[in-house]
Amino acid sequence: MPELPDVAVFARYLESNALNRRVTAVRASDERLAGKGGAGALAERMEGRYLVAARRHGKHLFTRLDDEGWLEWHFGMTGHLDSGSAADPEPSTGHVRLTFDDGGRLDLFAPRKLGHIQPVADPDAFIGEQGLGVDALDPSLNSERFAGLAAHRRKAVKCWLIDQGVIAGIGNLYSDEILFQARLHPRRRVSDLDQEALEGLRDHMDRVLRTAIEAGAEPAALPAGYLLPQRKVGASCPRCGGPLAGERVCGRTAWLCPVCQPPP
DNA sequence: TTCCATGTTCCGCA
DNA sequence: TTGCGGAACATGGA
Repeated sequence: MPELPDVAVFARYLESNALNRRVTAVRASDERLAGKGGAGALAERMEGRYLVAARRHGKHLFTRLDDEGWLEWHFGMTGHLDSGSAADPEPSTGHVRLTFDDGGRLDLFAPRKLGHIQPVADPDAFIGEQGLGVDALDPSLNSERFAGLAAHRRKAVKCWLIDQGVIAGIGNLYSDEILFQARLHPRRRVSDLDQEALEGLRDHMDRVLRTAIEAGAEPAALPAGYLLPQRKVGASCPRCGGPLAGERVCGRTAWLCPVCQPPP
């Protein structure tokens, strides 16, 4: 479930399992997983190089190579990282395997083939070209800046939260959690939220994302009172005990408590 | 068998 | 300009 917390955990995992190891081979099971340049270009770019640093912006992970170039990683809907021995059998499909000269390996495993690793010149340039908004955990995203992003926006608050061009990192699942904690119905219009509601939304966004990272982005490890583990038919609200509802909002299923999050 | 699913991107329509 | 809905991408699970 790669949203910001998941990618933050991946970044940490990559730092522990791939930094400062020499890449000797790169193999992509599917051409599209190697981004626009294709598998050949990716392998040529990486082989013989070391990954020396990792950073994250929204749902994107960036790794710096020892020759100053960068790679951009994206995990699609189901992608994740898996480290092990170069002798491990490769998954049948949907992966990119980096092999290291010490006999280890790191797989980007994306069984639905959505996601990629691709060379980029510079993360900030990439972020600009993609039109990504400020990272949801960027320290500069204080309540003033948050209110500025919300100004004159009339779309539903859930759709606004998951718009990567406004704030980068929040997807369908964590937007549900943030809105539940903030007691806002996903269909509330951003322009209808007063200053207090916006400040509460920003605070809950920050707290939910940080809490999820601490929990290793495992829904089961989230504190009591979180919606995410209950996100299914027949579940009850962890706050009031009433039945949760699934509603179609901005083309996705939004889970919410109709009592705690009264509709507009 | 059909529908749905965490991701992004494109298109057409108001 | 902004927002929305739908389709597409690929695959697996309920």
